[in-house]
Amino acid sequence: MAVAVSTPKGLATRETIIARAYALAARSGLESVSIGELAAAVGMSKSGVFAHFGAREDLLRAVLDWASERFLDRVMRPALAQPRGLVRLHALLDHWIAWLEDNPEGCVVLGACGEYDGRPGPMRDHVAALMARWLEALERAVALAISTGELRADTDARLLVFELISMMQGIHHSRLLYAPAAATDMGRQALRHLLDAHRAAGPR
Amino acid sequence: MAVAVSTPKGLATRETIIARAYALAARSGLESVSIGELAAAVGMSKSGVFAHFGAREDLLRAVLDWASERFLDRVMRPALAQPRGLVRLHALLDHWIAWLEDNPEGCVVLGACGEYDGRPGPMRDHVAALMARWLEALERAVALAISTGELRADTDARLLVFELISMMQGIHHSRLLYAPAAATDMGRQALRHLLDAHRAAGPR
Amino acid sequence: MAVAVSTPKGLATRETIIARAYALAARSGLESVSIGELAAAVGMSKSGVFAHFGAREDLLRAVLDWASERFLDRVMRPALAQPRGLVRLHALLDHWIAWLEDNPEGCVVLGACGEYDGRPGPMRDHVAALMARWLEALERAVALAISTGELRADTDARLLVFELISMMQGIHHSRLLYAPAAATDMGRQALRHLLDAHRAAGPR
Amino acid sequence: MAVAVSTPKGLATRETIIARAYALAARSGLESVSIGELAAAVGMSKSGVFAHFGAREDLLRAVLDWASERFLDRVMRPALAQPRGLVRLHALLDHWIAWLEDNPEGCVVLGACGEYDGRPGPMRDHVAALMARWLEALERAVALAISTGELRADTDARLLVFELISMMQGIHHSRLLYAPAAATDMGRQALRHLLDAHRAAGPR
DNA sequence: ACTCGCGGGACCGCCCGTTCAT
DNA sequence: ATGAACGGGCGGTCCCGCGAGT
Repeated sequence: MAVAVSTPKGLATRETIIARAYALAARSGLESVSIGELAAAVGMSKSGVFAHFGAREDLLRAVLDWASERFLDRVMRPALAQPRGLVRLHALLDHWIAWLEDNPEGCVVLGACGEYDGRPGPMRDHVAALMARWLEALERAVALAISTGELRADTDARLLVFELISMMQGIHHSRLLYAPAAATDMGRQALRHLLDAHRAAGPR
Repeated sequence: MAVAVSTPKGLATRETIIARAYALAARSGLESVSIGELAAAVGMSKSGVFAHFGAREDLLRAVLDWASERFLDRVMRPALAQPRGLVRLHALLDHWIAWLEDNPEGCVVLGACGEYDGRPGPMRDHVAALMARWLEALERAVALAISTGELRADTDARLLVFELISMMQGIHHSRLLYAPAAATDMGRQALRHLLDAHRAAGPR
Repeated sequence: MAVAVSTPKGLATRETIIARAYALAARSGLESVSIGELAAAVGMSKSGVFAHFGAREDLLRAVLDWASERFLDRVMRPALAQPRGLVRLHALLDHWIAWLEDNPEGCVVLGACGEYDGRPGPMRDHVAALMARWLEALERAVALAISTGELRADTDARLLVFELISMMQGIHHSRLLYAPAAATDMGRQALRHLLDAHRAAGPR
Repeated sequence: MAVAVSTPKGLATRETIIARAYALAARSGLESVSIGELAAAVGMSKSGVFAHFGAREDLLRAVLDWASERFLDRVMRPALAQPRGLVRLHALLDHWIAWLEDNPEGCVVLGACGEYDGRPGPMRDHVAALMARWLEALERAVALAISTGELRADTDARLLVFELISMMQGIHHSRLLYAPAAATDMGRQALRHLLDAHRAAGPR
């Protein structure tokens, strides 16, 4: 019944399970993670795994949160350590691409977008909430770059964010399906084009 | 056993099944199409449905082909009827966006990209082949627009195609998850930006 | 999905399954009938058994109906062939006791009363409906015996029915728990006492 | 391992658990009491509950004993405080009916009869032993009423007990399934009929 | 002494894709 | 094109035992 999570040992096991589930989800999508297969992968019984979450969906949400936390650590936080403006915006995008390169089998959250976008329910809401945070952060970074005068004042922040995130998704898909080798390079160029197009004139 | 495909009546039934499966796939993804549910949806027995395809994967591939055929009809062919160059390129992109607007629950092929990109196998190959055709067509259109002088000669066609398709995917995701209302409008602006950036200077 | 029931063969299998389930239910109660165990008992696969009913509850209901049908055949109908009045009433009770004797492991419907009486839901409703039919039949027989003048005119039919059915339940329990050997004999005497107590005075 | 039973605190907890289990059993039967649900109901961990009994069956037996003890307190002992003979016999039956009225969800022991009567094993034996004590007490009361001359000397004590207990079971079932409102009233009348039928003629 | 967290193994009802004879 | 049947897998719940904390 109750989801067991107090002992250090329990937490460690939970972590192990989530990490393994993350790996499975990266390969074939969150929905493909079955408790039986996951249990076999971590060398536990199904019920042992199950007891840590109480429901499959809770497990999936935990994987999502775990992935998001990692993303924040590797992409968001380092970028926020940079000075406001274009530098920080570039850092954010660069780290993001590096994140995609570090996860060659795909980003679990980005993948989950595609899995749940047409399936209303708690999972979809969870994914949407995660993505909303990322988009907000991106939008803030753009706004700051406008306020520093590095991007043109007439820049449509929302549109630019849309263009940037679209490019990230394009990179993600391209790495997995069309052109694994060239995807990130093309992505970097494309992102530079987008930012250059909104670059304020001035001393270079 | 043998996949039934000879009688006109048989073909018509097959068509019905595929169309219904397409509708189901649009809602929740190809993988979510189960033979039992599909059979109930078309008012047949499971084995009746099954007999038309011999294997679930064959059914899914048929749905994919059916979707692709519709896409070619609604997007590719009308565009090819336009004069070479920017006009045709614009037509292609415009029809593509219209296609997304006509399929508010999502494009089955684009959705399948996300479902199979990490799962090597026949399905993934099939999806990749379909997308390759679309990308090729797009690339040809870009190349022609360069050769007519409407796009700059130093345009990197492959990169531009990458940017365009990324934008299409961004629109697709955005319509389903982030900003359903504004997605296509932003998409149209973003695509115009991309083409303008490569527009040859000179008289129009 | 669809519950298969058309072919003679299918019907025969269904009958086999229900009969076997009836035997299991007689031993340990309807609730104890599990699909896996039942499948093993009839030598089929779980899914094969399941397909005939679509849901476990539907199987249980079918068993209940099957039991009821047998009861009607063995108890009700033969009694209705007797002339109205005390003769028919006696026939009903005699056949009922014979029914209990023929089902030494217990009557499934009477057992189900105890299983579901405290559990509101479709199963309880079904059981209650079955029992209501039996009680009605009993009440009609009593009323006829009153109208023939064989039972006293001031007889409280409802109360007498309550006494009779209580006795039947007493026999049922007694056979299974307290005094298997003597139960039906005592039951017969008890029932005679009950009817004698309401016997109209008159020529004997 | 060892079943904890020494400390006052332990005994109190055990009591709490049993009382809660009794309540659950009254609603849906002893078999429906699961350790997990029970643990949640008393706000303990499953293993905490489990440790008090060592096995589920031991818990169930304890509940049965607890129920029996309450029955003895509320029905048997008050009746034994009455003078021997018809008065005591009536008291016994009256208190018994009051007991049923006080437990509107059903008597756990009477319910257990139905649950285990067809399932040989320790549980069935336990239930049978409990019921045997009740029947003995009833039989003794009847015998005394015969020896006082209030019941006819030719009364078949065993048969009368059978009739009385059958009526109690009829009341029990009727309250739960057929006629909750009228059951005890009809029961009281039926019991009076039974005793009257064996009443010795003569001055009162 | 008592309670807990954690984990296992068996089984549950249910649904999947598939085969085969009709 | 059907209905019957199958093997395997799903998420979930059960009772139970071990080892540790208090």
